[in-house]
Amino acid sequence: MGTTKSQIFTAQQNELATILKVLANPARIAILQHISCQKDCICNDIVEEIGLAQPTISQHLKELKSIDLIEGEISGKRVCYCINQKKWQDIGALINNFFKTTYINCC
Amino acid sequence: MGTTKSQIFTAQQNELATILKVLANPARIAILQHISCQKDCICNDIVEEIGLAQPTISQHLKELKSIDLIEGEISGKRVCYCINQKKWQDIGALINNFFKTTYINCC
DNA sequence: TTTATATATTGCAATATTACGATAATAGAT
DNA sequence: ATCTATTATCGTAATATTGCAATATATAAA
Repeated sequence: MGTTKSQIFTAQQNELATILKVLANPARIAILQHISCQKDCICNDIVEEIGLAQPTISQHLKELKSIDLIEGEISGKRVCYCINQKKWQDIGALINNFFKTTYINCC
Repeated sequence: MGTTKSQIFTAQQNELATILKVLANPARIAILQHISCQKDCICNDIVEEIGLAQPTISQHLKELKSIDLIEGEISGKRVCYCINQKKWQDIGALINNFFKTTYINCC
């Protein structure tokens, strides 16, 4: 117990849940919003902006990277993070489609 | 620790995260999809359809109700669940707006 | 080479989530 | 009133998530 029973659901249901789980955290939402409005999206800036410890931010960035929502480009001793725009649009469309199709089928 | 530091985020960020957290589970996604394509959305039907124990389904329904995404109408000894269409649209628009505005701000 | 700076990883504590058996609550059927 | 069916709640076990201190890694600067 404690684990989600993924086996009994479809690949689509599991995939959507995984993506939503990554998004379902205010720190990660704040990180995405901050990255999106910065020219230079340096990790350390994020730490100062958000107000969580550096290891915590690093972990959140890792989770966002796990679904390819952001990309980190190494420049010297720094890492510049930015949003993967194609993936961003794909995920937006996937979620939007879920809302539209589920709504259409309503009784 | 273990708790999200909600205090350091905006009300909007926390609200969006809360909504996404409710959606971020394959069982709840499956429940919503099942409810949306049924005329009679009886709790017991959901239990049989999804394949999780009745208390587990009941708990998931409670979480979906916590953000008013579904409503339960008592009819005799049964409860007929259906999607709150206004809330469904509102939440869909909220998430869509997050994707659109964040994308617009991209560097 | 040593030092300072930036980021990632590890390990751990606290809390949250998922799932279910047992049981309570409620309403219809006998 | 008793039995049965349906749903909700309680209690608990297992696992996941959040957050951070300590530490490792890597690059630039002195």
